Amino acid sequence: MIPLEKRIDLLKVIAHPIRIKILEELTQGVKCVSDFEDSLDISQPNVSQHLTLLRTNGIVDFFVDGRLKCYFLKEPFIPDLLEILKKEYEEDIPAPACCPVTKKGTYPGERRR
Amino acid sequence: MIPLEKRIDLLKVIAHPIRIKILEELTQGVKCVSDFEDSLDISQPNVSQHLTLLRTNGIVDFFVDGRLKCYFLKEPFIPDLLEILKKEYEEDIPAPACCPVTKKGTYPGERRR
DNA sequence: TAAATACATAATAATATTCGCATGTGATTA
DNA sequence: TAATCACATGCGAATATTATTATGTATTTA
Repeated sequence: MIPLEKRIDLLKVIAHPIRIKILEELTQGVKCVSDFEDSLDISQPNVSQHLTLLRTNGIVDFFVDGRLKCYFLKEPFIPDLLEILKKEYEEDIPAPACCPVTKKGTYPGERRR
Repeated sequence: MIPLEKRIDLLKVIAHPIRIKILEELTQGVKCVSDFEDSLDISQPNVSQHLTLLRTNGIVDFFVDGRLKCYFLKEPFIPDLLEILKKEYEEDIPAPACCPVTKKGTYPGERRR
């Protein structure tokens, strides 16, 4: 059993526009740091910082190829997450009809709002 | 089309242990604030703050019942997210065999790490 | 109507995140 | 071997997040 806490930490790391973009690009295949520099339009140190954060959290890894570092997706949770991030939902969850038992258990049986 | 940016904002709001716990409890049914006080073991103002954050982001809503506020899940994205958060994965994504074309397109065809 | 209950808000302090800039390192090339 | 390329790291400033304490508001009860 993977502890839920660990997954929540991953979620926190992932929940950033730039890092989501990085992960989406990595689902398309391996990329090196300077590839991201081009596609993300942020500074090289910033790319490096995001990649380092993803790597230290076990989300991506890389292999070295000459002076390039080739990053790839490692964490199997990512593709599933990216998929539901883009999923369309038609409607909100319907509001409960009325008044389940809560703390007091003394609900009058009439919804007032 | 729901903008991805919006979903990422949601992700950021959700990525907190207490708020995940709140959402998990809400998948079980409606709860009022003091129910959370009992189950979460944090102060009442803190419960209120987390719930307010979830509400202002359209993730939950409530109806008023006397002096109780009955919170319920609203955002349909949540159950899917909670489900994959708890999903078990056996292995990492296999590392790519070698050397796709990146910026330089001059890969020597040999993986060095 | 005074007190109690259920919850929200404001203000603050501690901590974390994020990005910029400067600099450093290792590999390749001229 | 000096210069260049690809990338990482250190540091600092701005901003965001989080939880605590104190206080406020609306509803119900005594």
